[in-house]
Amino acid sequence: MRMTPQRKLIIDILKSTKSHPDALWIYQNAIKKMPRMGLGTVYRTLDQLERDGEIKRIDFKGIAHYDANVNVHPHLLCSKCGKIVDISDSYDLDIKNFDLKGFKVESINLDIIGICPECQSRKGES
Amino acid sequence: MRMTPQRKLIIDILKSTKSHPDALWIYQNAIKKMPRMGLGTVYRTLDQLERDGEIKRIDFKGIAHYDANVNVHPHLLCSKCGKIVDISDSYDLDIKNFDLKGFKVESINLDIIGICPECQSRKGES
DNA sequence: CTAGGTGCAAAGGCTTTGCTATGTG
DNA sequence: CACATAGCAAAGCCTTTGCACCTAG
Repeated sequence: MRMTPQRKLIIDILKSTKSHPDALWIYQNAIKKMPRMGLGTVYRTLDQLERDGEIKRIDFKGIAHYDANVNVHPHLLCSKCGKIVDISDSYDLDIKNFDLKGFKVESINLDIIGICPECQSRKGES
Repeated sequence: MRMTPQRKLIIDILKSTKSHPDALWIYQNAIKKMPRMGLGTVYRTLDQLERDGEIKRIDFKGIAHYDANVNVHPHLLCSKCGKIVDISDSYDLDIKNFDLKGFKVESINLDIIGICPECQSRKGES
């Protein structure tokens, strides 16, 4: 895979944030630097990066989010607003205790789903 | 929420399988018993059941899968074919060691993503 | 009667894909 | 010149939603 300016920009954007953005957010930030970039390019590039193991994909509420931190590390996910927050930068899960049933492991997601403080306090709003 | 025949059937179908099916699979099985049931009803019912904490939703590769086992238990997910397999029926993750940042926890997903034995052996196919 | 649930179909939203153009070696 | 990639827009696919009808209490 060739390292194009588009690809470099997308990686840079992803590494510069801890917000676990989706493709649209990445696209909107990318076009600030490269106004002609297409959304399809963003999707294609994110796919390739994920297949290469350079980034991690987090599926939540039907939307794909991406994370430049490929270490195993737990996330907090808000079931109301969809926000994703890191708990720590890494977590040592001892995978050797599991029966992996012949799977060749690529990555591990430890996701704690709940309601974030902000959504708890605006619970009663219409 | 009223316990309608549709709702009962969907719960029964989900409890009778370990395949972590998606809405379409549940629908296709449901219409064997109730041919006039609509796909919208399946989606609505699954949503309600999940909000009530009676079932668990697993987002993977852009598709929502459902699991009648609401215990914390790890899954193996195949990144090629999308298959979801249980590792065990329960797993005791000590959540107290985490900084939950004020989140009110609803559920926990421990997903190990990899390539299943079947997809490994058909690696080279076109 | 009246609230909530269902069936049906249309609409919605995220993602993928086909095609042409472009850039690099 | 060959080939991977980008830009653009259309298509695809899963999911949600509006509306009229129905059923239990």
